[in-house]
Parts: sequence; structure tokens; C-alpha cells
Amino acid sequence: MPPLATEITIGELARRSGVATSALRFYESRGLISSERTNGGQRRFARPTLRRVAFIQAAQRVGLSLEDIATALRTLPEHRTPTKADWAVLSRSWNGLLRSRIAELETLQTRLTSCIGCGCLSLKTCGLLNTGDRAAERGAGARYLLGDAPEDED
Amino acid sequence: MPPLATEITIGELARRSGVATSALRFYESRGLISSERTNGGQRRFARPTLRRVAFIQAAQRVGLSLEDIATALRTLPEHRTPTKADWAVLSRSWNGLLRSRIAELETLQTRLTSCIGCGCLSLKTCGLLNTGDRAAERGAGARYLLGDAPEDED
DNA sequence: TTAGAACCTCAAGTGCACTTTAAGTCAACT
DNA sequence: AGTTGACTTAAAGTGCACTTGAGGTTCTAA
Repeated sequence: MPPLATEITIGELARRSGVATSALRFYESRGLISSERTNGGQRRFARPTLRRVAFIQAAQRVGLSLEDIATALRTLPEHRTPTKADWAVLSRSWNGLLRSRIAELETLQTRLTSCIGCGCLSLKTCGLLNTGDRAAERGAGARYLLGDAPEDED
Repeated sequence: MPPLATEITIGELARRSGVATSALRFYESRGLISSERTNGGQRRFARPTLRRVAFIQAAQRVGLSLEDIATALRTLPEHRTPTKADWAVLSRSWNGLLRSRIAELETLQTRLTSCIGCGCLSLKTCGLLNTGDRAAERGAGARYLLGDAPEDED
């Protein structure tokens, strides 16, 4: 048998993950995935990479940057197949983020619904954006309109 | 009395909304907000603009592009203060989007939790990314890994 | 062995959502 | 009337997440 035919090409990884080869090369350049090379210099990915890519895709859906995802993935071992425990740690931290993200959207939804109900949609009383929890996500976070002058009805 | 002192400067709008003046000008250039001008050529915003900006901010949190938000805001009257009914229509459509976005994240969370539970995290059986609903959001949407060959355990 | 698909690198280009800079004008206060 | 801070435009720059293009090499199957 060959040394292990379990390695996959970048094209295969692309087809299986739905991510373009150019994006996969980009991820590798950013340290999110890694590969071995053939004698000819072509990439060969280990199969667990498929799972890493899936994780990257999912994390992006939640709004994380590649930098954040790279940081998270660094908690996984690079040169051995991650164990159940490895993934569990990663997943748990991620679960917390998901929870706060969901809570944020739910608050927004509640506010929106009650605003429809009362018809006011006033910044003062509804505070569409004053979610009250800014736990999740850095960057262009929630702004505070609470500082508005009291006459800001309408 | 002056013709109506209810108009606010771009600086005031910026302070009250937490959005930079440069961003507000950018929003205007993209048709998300509008303004009158003084004789000297400076912008004066009507007060309801504050609410529009709040809406823009909130919509961005849900992951909408400025283009999408602009389209949504176009359903509001531009030259009269939006009524309760105007906002209600807009909010309702938005509410649906929020709902599917929340559902998507909840599915992801469930999958993640059960994956931790069983320790498999297998693409085949867990399908971290196979949320099964791709109702919300265009663009870099959910990818399908279901097409994976059956031997893709790990 | 050879055609052609798939791969390689590096640099430049893209789209989004802005920000920054430069050079100048306006508004409000004293 | 003058100063100062806020405003104006237009163009260029930024950061992220990629994609595209050019020019060349490798792998696989007939």
C-alpha cells in the first residue's frame, strides 16, 4: 500500500466543503488550515481538515472574523487528529458565543414586536438598539441612543 | 418662530446615533437617509432621521447589507414622517428575517451541543453545517457537506 | 508518452463599509 | 469683525475576505 491514501487534494477539499480553492489557499496562508506537500509541491490535506473547514464556515455564519476563528482553532492540536476532548473545549466556548448572539437577536425581536404593538417605535421608550447586553461581538457593536434628549419623540 | 428649529446638524445626528459623520454622509450618498441644505450648503436632518439611523444600525446587526437596508427603507415615505403603519410593514418583514436568523443559530447550537454529547462531531452524522434551512440571508450562505462520500468519518 | 486537467506562486483586483486627508467654507459667539 | 469649531467636497486610503490573472509545473489516464 502507499504511505496513506487518506490525503486529499485541494480540489477535492473544495468540492467537498463547497469552499473555493482560492479561499482554501487563503485560509492556509492565514493559518486556519495546513497541508503537506507532494514531491511536486502540490498540497495534500489530511481528512480532518474537512471538519476544520466546516467549523470555519459555521463560525463565519455566527459573525466571527477569520482572525477570531484562527485563534479558536489554535487550541486544537495541529499535528495530531483532534480528540473528542479537543473539540469539546472549542465547541463549548463557541456555544457561549452562540447563546449571547441568539439572546441579542431575541431581544431585538421582542423590542421590534412591542414597537409594532404600541405603534410608537420611539427611540426613547422602545430603544430599538438599546439591547442592554453587548456581550457578544466586538467591532461595529450596538450603539447607545439612550443619551438622546427627551424631546426626541419621532 | 423660525420656520422650524426641529432640524438637526450632522454633528448632532452623529452624537445622538453614535455613528460617525463620515458614515452618515456615506449613508446619504447611498440613499439610506436624506437631508435638506442651509443657504450655506450645510446638511440639516429631520428628526425622524434619527430613527432611520437606529434602524440601519439594528439591521446591520442582523447581517443585512446597506443595499438590502436601503431597499427596505425605500418602502417608507421619503418626504413625510412615516406613520405607524409605514413602520409596521417594514418591521414585520424584518421580524421574519430575525426569526429565521435565530432559528438558524439555534439549529447550529443544537447540532453543536449534540456533537459534544456524542463526541463524534462527524460531518456525516452531525452535519454541523447542514442546517437544513437556508431561508435567511444571501451571499456566503450555508454550504452543503451532505454530498460527502460515506467514508468521511474524521 | 503525451494531452489535458489540476495544480503552483505571486501580484493585482474586487466589493463592502467605511475613514482619512486636503483644502476650503459656514455658523455661532464674543 | 474676528476667531474657532463645525461643516463642505472629492479623492484616496483601509481592512476584511476573498477572486482573478499571468505564467508556469505536476499528475493522471489513455
